[in-house]
Amino acid sequence: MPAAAALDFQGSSVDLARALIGAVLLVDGVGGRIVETEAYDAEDPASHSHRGPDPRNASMFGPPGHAYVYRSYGIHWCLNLVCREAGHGAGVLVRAIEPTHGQERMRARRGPVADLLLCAGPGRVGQALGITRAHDGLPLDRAPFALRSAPQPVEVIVGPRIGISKAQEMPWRFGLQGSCFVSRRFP
DNA sequence: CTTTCGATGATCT
DNA sequence: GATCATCGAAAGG
Repeated sequence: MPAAAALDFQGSSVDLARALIGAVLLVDGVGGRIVETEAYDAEDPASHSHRGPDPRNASMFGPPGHAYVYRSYGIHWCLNLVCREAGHGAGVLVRAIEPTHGQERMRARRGPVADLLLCAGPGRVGQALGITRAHDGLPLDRAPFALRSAPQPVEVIVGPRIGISKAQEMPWRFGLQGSCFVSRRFP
């Protein structure tokens, strides 16, 4: 009887991205089950950490198990969970969550959208969970964050990442098999 | 169903 | 000036 995978922030971002599927993430009591992630590793030209530390990505080179928050297209806040990979900054983008906690607050933040779209996409996750620059660099094991690994083993599916122009072919997008809360179907 | 495009600001060349 | 780990609305098949 295998135990659910523990979350290892010292290992590779690909392993962490896979292990995070099914984990429960809350921010100030709002959130749910992670159903979609993408890995961004040290050697990855699509990763913000690829060119080394700078003011924006500093959190990716800080302690593992902390948050890296960045502004996307000038509009959205996107949340990454930082890990360390061969001493280099790496992280996992949280792309979609199945809402289980604080749905009223999510709806208030997201406006009049279908419940299936509350957290279906990295920008939507950021908005629904109230993520801002203030969360950048905060530890994930203390308030306002709460993170616990998947309570039971889950079936994970894999596909190419979304919305990038470099290393498009890398199969580093992970999803919960059969979930209708993912941002897009898997091939 | 698909593709296109504007919003909006930090970062890169 | 161009690009970008996006979203939502609009237009086209």
